[in-house]
Amino acid sequence: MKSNSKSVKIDGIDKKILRFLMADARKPVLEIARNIGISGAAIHQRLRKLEASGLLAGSKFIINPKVMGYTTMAYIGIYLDKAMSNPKAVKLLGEIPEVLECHYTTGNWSILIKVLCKDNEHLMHVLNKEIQQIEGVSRTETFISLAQQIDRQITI
Amino acid sequence: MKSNSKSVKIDGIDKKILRFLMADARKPVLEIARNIGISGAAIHQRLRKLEASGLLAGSKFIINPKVMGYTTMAYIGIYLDKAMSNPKAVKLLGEIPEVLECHYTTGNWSILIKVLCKDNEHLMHVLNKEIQQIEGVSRTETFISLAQQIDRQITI
DNA sequence: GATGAAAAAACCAGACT
DNA sequence: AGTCTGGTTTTTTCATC
Repeated sequence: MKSNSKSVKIDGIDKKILRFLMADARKPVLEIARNIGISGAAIHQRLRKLEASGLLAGSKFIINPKVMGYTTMAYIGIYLDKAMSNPKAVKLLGEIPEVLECHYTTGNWSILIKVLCKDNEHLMHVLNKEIQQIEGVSRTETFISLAQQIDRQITI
Repeated sequence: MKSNSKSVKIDGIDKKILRFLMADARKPVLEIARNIGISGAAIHQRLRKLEASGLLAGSKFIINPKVMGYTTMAYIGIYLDKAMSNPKAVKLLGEIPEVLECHYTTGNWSILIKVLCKDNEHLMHVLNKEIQQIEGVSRTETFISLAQQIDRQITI
């Protein structure tokens, strides 16, 4: 799976196929074929080509965290001491399962992370007993997401 | 598809099934069956149950934005005038395809969004010609993600 | 891209424990 | 309840045009 092939050519049919599969990864190829009006084999070949180009980065089942009791999402900006290297901090953050995203950002913070917790108490625990305990983390700023109102991939 | 059924019971087999499908939504049920050691029909039934419980929020093909030329990701904190309502702002932000996430957050900003652009010039355009043009947006703070080092769902 | 055939998987109904 | 065993339908996959 290559990942940096520049200028992958995508025509209108490819876009239609991808739009179907981005919405539902398990949609049968033949069903898409009937919708678009070409054969299933053609779609199959296009998918092989798109996969080889590195455009397709896999597929995922999406689970609803709320049903599992995870209702508190937050972004946390982290200030690191000069002595603390970014890769080491990322490694340690990666060991905290509540950390879903980690970005090395410009601006005030060294790192911006997204965490998902069951409730505010859980979030407090993750902040005080997990993140703040990491050596090199000097300060944090927390922004709780009261509602996630948009969540999507890029439009193709 | 219910979405708020509290206390959905998940046993070890359910977890194994979900872990397979969260990593690859198109993995054949029979293949999972062989891995776990139960019949395909049993897995099929469990998936129906999990779907009915609202835990399964669908599946998605993941495309690699880099291959499409989108290499600049950023978080933007937005300050809204008192006169601007959150829902209206969200509606207008939703019309900007580069906006992938939108959170209503506690803290300094009214809204925190994630945007994905082709390059810095594109990001500048989205900031100045799209977001800043929205009536009620008084100020923004931008944090460019130099590298996304973790990206995952909650662990089950 | 399309077609047709073989292999695999999904799906369903009834029996089992 | 939850799971299994067949049997049918559908989909995937491959070779060929």
